[in-house]
Amino acid sequence: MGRSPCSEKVGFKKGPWTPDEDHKLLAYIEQYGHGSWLALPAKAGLQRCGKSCRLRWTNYLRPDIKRGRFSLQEEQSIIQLHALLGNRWSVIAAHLSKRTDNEIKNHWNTHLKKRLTKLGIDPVTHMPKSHALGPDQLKDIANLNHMAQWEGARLEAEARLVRESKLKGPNPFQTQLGSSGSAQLVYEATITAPLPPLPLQPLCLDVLSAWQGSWLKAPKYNDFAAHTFAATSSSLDSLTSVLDISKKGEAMIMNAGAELEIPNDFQDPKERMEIELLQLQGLGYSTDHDDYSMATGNENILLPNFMEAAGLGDMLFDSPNQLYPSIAGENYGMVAGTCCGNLEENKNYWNNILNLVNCSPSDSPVF
DNA sequence: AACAAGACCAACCGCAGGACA
DNA sequence: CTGTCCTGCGGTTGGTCTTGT
Repeated sequence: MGRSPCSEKVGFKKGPWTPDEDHKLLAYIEQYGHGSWLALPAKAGLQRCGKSCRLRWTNYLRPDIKRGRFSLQEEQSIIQLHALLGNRWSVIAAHLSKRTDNEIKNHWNTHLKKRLTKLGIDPVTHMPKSHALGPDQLKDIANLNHMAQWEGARLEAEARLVRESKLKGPNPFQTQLGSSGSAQLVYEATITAPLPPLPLQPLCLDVLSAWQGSWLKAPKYNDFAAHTFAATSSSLDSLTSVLDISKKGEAMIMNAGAELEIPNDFQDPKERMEIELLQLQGLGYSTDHDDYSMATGNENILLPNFMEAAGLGDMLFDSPNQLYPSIAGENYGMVAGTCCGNLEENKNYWNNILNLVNCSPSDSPVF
């Protein structure tokens, strides 16, 4: 593994970029593309190392970058995604349209982290610091952590696919749908069959909105959760344990999606399953428990998307009516009123975090 | 007005890992 | 299979700006 010679060679300029340097870099990339970053500085007439040029381009000069203040929705998304993914800034950035990982990382470190800390919430675990948790709560948190692991892996896979699809060049979906998010890009990258019209998605929040997609009907929830958690309880810390479980889902999906077309280069079971899920969604299948049951006739199906199945998505949102008016209706209210107690507490916990954060804008003297 | 402290954020550093000869 | 090149990523630094005294 070679280290970039950038830091080892002398003669390269460091420090802030001047407008002239920006102009040179921009002009060169617009005309020739960046090609090899290491070769670029000499060709563009810059006294910078390639690494510095790449960073300047990706974090500042790229035309598809959104700058300026973070909106409330963006901040919510960052908090929620960070709870799932931790410091995986590139993955988080992939789900926040037009924001760079560096910008998100800075915003987290300078604003959001402090806000959570001042609210008595551990910004690493996203759990209340001083709150004494009972055994039941700890158990629920363990379950939620496990679900979060699963969802985190899924989000990361989606981000990877988005990156790959972007590398293939300008994306017609992107221009057609504006910033409507990574799910469409993933469809574009992975689906070979003609697609039905895609449902309208809230801007930038496709994955999060997916969590909102559906709740299990309350009576089925407990059976499903028991099945799920029994299967996962042997190794809560291992992602591979989750993936083992996912094979059941994979088999189920194969039953449901005879019309799927999976590229042959996705040999990895996990990756194949991710593609299959996305294709199912693209073909109009819902990935919620009931729809899978209908497709397969099996009531004991394990869903890969535990977060969605257990309703954790809704736990992360404080105001579904505001963000997702199309899905915030009967189901949301029904489940909110019928959830088992501890799950309801967890839901309240997440809601409280977001409420507190939302009620305390960045320029508030409180923060 | 001058200085200090804190906040902010662009840029850097170094490691990890994919691609390729 | 191995070594090198190159890019991507997360953590950190340090210069600049803002706020308080």
